[in-house]
This record gives sequence, C-alpha cells and structure tokens, in this order.
Amino acid sequence: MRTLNERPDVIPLVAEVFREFGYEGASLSRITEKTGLGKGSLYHFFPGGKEDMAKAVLDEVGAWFEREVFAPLRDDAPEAAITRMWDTVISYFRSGRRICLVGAFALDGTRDRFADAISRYFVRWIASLRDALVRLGWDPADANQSAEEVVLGIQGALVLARATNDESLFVRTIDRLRLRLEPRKGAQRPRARRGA
Amino acid sequence: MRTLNERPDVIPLVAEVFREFGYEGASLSRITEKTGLGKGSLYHFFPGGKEDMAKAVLDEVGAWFEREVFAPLRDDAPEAAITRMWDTVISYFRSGRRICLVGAFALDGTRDRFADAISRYFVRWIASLRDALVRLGWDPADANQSAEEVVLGIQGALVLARATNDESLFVRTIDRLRLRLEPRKGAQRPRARRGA
DNA sequence: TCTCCGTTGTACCGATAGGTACAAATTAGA
DNA sequence: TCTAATTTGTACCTATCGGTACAACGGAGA
Repeated sequence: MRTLNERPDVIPLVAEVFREFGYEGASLSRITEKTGLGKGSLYHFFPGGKEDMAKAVLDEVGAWFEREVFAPLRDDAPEAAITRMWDTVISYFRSGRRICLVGAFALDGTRDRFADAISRYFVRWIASLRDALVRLGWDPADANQSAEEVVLGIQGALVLARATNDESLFVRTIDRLRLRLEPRKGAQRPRARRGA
Repeated sequence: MRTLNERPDVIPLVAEVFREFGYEGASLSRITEKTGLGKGSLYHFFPGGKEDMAKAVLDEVGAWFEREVFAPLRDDAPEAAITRMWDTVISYFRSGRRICLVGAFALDGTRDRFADAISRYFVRWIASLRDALVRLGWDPADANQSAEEVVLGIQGALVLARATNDESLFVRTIDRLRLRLEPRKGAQRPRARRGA
C-alpha cells in the first residue's frame, strides 16, 4: 500500500478551495489547511505551484464531465444519457449549493490564464448535448440552440441560486430545462425527423 | 469648482477594477493605478478600505439599475420599460464583453461579505420585471417564472459568452429572451387577461 | 539490514498585500 | 489675503503572499 496522499487524491480537495474562494482567493495557506499537506508535498505534486494546481483541477473537472456526461451524450442511447445528465447535474452541484468552478473562473481575470480549458469545457458540453438531441431526431439547428439554452440556463441558475441563497430556484430551473428537452408532452420543438 | 475627483467620480473606476479582477484580485495598487489616486485620497474617500470600496461600488450599481431599469419597470408603461431594459442590458454589458459585477461577487467567497446587496439586486430585478409583465396582463405565476428565466438567462449568457469568448452568443441569447417577453407573435405565454 | 528514492516538515526568501500616520499641499470661505 | 478644513503624497507598519532550499523521514526492494 502506497502513501495515502497521491496526486489524484489531493486534486478534489484543492478543487474545493478554488471553488470556494476563486483563483486569487485560494491562498496556499488555505490549500495546505484543506488538504493537510505542507508546502513540501504540495510543490512535490505540483511543481508549477498554484497555477499548476488550478490547471490540474480544471483538467480533472473536464475529464470527470467528459466521462460522466459528455461521452454518454455522444455514445450512449440519447434518452438515457440525457436523463443521466440531469441526475448528474443535480447531484454534482448539490442542488445549487455548489457552484461551477469553470464558470467562476470564466468571470474574473483568471479566464485569460486558462482560456483554453474553460472554453473547451462549455463547447464540449453544448456539442455533445446537441449530438444527443440530433440523434433523437431533432432538427440540427434547433438542437444547437436548445443545447446552448440548457447549458446557459444551468450556469445562470447557479449564479442566481447562490446570489439569492435559494436552492429551490436551482431545482425549479433544472426541472423547467429538463422539460424543454422532452418535447413529447407539448410537441413544440423538433421540426425534422430522421428514422422511422 | 470643486476637486475633479469626488467620491462619485471615483466609484465607477473602482468598479471597473473589481469587475475585471474580482474582489480578491482587486489589489490597492491596481486601484490606485486605475484611479490615479494615492492611498491617502483613497482612504479619505473610503475610510473602511477595500471592503468599503466594494460596498460603495455595489450600492452604486444597485442604484444605477434601480434608476435606469427597475423603477421604469414598476412605474412606466410596461412595454416601453421592457424595451428600455433590453437596450440598457445590451449596452451596459457591452454585448457580453463586460460581465456583471454582482453575479461575479455571488460566485466566490465574496458573497458572504455582501450577501444582502447581492441578493437584493437580483430579487429587485426579478420583482420589477414581474410587475411589468403583470401590468401587461400576464398571469402572475407565469410572469414570475418568465422574469426569473430572463434574469437567469442574462447571467448565464454572460458566463458563457465570456467563457467561450463569443459575444454573438450573448446577443443571440438576448434576442431569444426578448422574444419570450413578446408572446404576441406566437401567443404561447399569457393565460389570464385583466383589462379590455 | 542496508540502501535508495519518493515524500514531508521547516526555515527562509523577496514581494506585495491591506492599512496607518502625518505633514505638505490645496482649496473654500470670510 | 488670511485662515481653517479638506485633500493628497510619502513613508512606514505588520501580515501574508507565492515560492525555494534542503535536511529529515519513510517504506519497499535488494
């Protein structure tokens, strides 16, 4: 059995500090406090220092969503993948109590430093959701717009829920967005069908 | 004629620094650089230091929106006020190139410090937009939901536009949201009418 | 058991953080 | 013009910032 604290074990803890305080607010002292690791270990795992940590955290978040959400949306049965996406979103963001690290980084000066990772995260999310909708038979243009609306709505809901301290707003919004991707009931959205 | 730099003149400059770098990232040196004022003047205008500056900035933003957007939504002709809101939003946020200070503060640890001002900003926006919609004859429940959707959509659009560096996304989203408040064309939304 | 290498704690670095003290400069009012 | 209050620049304070150096520790393989 190796040491308890390997790099992959530490990253989620570091992520939590960045999420809570932002890039500038995440001081090394707060990170050592949260992780229980001294600077020695920290700089051993992340030779590039704070920027290295943030990069690792962004990569980890990106990889996590890729595995749990994006890939299923592209590769699995569309309906099941979309259901899975909503469950994942609700639990990952803890009903709105937890914010989106990538979205938070996008808003302040931190963005310029990690522009690539931040941009790719959202672009991939929209693209893979669009893909699932198209595979469901949606008109591609409609699929694109709705995917954009959904991802954008999630981010907006996170901002508003946290701003007003009202997590019911988050859940309510997710329910509304979810219905928007299930147009069977109202039959408003899809214009073109492919199969059967 | 008094000094060129009175407190009201300085606040917008300070606001720009907070907007650009976030609360933690807005160092006093960056603020002195932007405003051209030394620490002496800065602490003369804002005896409470950095926190005092941020409070003043939040108050100023809140008062500005109250005057330019919220009050018209409550008091003026609803249609004109809503049109005015959209114009203001587009120009204030510079087609998505500029972010929402209040939304950015809401996302990181800064929120706890200014929870009241942050919450009130969004609550008032939603409430006054709802008011305008009700005065337009909307069903109150629908008005509430749509107002929430709109404010939330603006915030989400700001996050996504900045994350993907795509200001067309912002404008596109605003156009879509704008249509949502003009249901004459499709006649989807309002269920109850009051007047004539 | 000894050795070796991944891991860790400690001490330290210069730079900058936010904030204070206060005298000099500037201004407005009489 | 003289005076009193406002406004400003400068020097300085301590705490903490991100980062480095390095010796001590630890367990696994020989």
